[in-house]
Amino acid sequence: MERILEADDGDEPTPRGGRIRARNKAHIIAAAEKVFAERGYDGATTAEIAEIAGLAKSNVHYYFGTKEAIYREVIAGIVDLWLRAFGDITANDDPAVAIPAYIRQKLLYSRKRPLASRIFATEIIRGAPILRPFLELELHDWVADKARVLERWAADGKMDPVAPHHFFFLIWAATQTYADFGTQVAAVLGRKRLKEEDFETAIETVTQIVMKGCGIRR
Amino acid sequence: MERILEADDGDEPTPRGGRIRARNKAHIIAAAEKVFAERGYDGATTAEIAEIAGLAKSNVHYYFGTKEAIYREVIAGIVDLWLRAFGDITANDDPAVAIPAYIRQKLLYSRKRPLASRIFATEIIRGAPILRPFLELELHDWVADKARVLERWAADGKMDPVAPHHFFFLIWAATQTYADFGTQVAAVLGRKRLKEEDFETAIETVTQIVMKGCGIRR
DNA sequence: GTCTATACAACGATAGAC
DNA sequence: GTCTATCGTTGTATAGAC
Repeated sequence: MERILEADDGDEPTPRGGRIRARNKAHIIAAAEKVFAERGYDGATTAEIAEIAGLAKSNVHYYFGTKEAIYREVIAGIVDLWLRAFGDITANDDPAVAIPAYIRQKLLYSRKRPLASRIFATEIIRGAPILRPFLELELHDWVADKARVLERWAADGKMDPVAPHHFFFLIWAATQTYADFGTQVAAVLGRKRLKEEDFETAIETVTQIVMKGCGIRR
Repeated sequence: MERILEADDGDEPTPRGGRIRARNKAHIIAAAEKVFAERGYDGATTAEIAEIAGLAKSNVHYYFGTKEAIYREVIAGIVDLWLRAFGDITANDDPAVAIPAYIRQKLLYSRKRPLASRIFATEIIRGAPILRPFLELELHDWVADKARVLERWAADGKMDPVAPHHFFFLIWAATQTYADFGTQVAAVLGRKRLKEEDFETAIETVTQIVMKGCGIRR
């Protein structure tokens, strides 16, 4: 994973410690997450990142070299989130427990880390130039594995037979929309910003429709 | 609608006919749809739009003035698509017919006009600076109206009581993901590009889960 | 090791040529 | 009416100062 996502560090000997360095890099990454989420990769500028981070523009280039290097580091952090949200769904689990837990976890990430979700979204929309290897390898294999779990559950009568890949596409879409399209959701609900209770209603609604829709008895 | 979306034309007297004009503007809009979809608003350049349109960069500015004017025209066309995909869902309709038709129509747009869907997505992700009035007025009211339809259906025992707004968020997300996240879907399915049959499976799966999940008997 | 002055390419936009 | 030469600004990145 890291091999795929991180830019080639070449032969950098020491990981370069230093308190100032660590703090500045952290500020830059945090600022970059904001800017990349709002402007996309091409639209983001190192000047805006630097301003939010409270540094001079050239200073940002000192720590990261290129804009792409910043982006890759942000993306790497986001993939970590994804992998963690995957949880561990196995054939031994009860779908009546595992699926609601998965939906809840994904939706809570939409609440806690909407910027990360939006950067992931724009990366996919622009054709996933950075994330393509992740999608074709790790994610492809993960879904292939979980597809077997769903087929097992269906064979055991624990759920209806459902096209397993599309089952996950639906859950991902229905949960991430509360981060990526949060603006639209809020506008339609007549709110300025989404509240805690909106996410609770979302969890309930998505869980209810998916569970009953797939014939999983709770 | 048009009042909201179109830039203020001021007091332009004649709509300026001309075959060359019409053809060039059409080329520019088509090219812009591609570039905005891939790069986002900020990342798109008039140079790239011009190159794809087969015109000089300055020529693009001659016809549209500003980059934002091009964007607004592209967005206006996309909103038309949305409004058309809405169809007319009324309390008199049978949900067993109206809902599957709506899902199918939304998914077919993802197949036919993926670029439009992606531009809509990035516009929302960046905070909907252009589309905000549309979201807060037309779309808000449309959903409020359809919410009453769903409550009517539930009261008549034609479907389960479901949080109506979130019902639409789920359908929008689950159908648009095949355009916006087409790259991810294809990668996970192990395909280079999505085929006709992938969309058919998607329609079946989404329809099946939503219908049964909401207790609508077909 | 940290930060800034500066280079130079590409940006959106327009004044003026055809 | 249509198109192009050119402008001022801002983009990423680096060479060199602290």
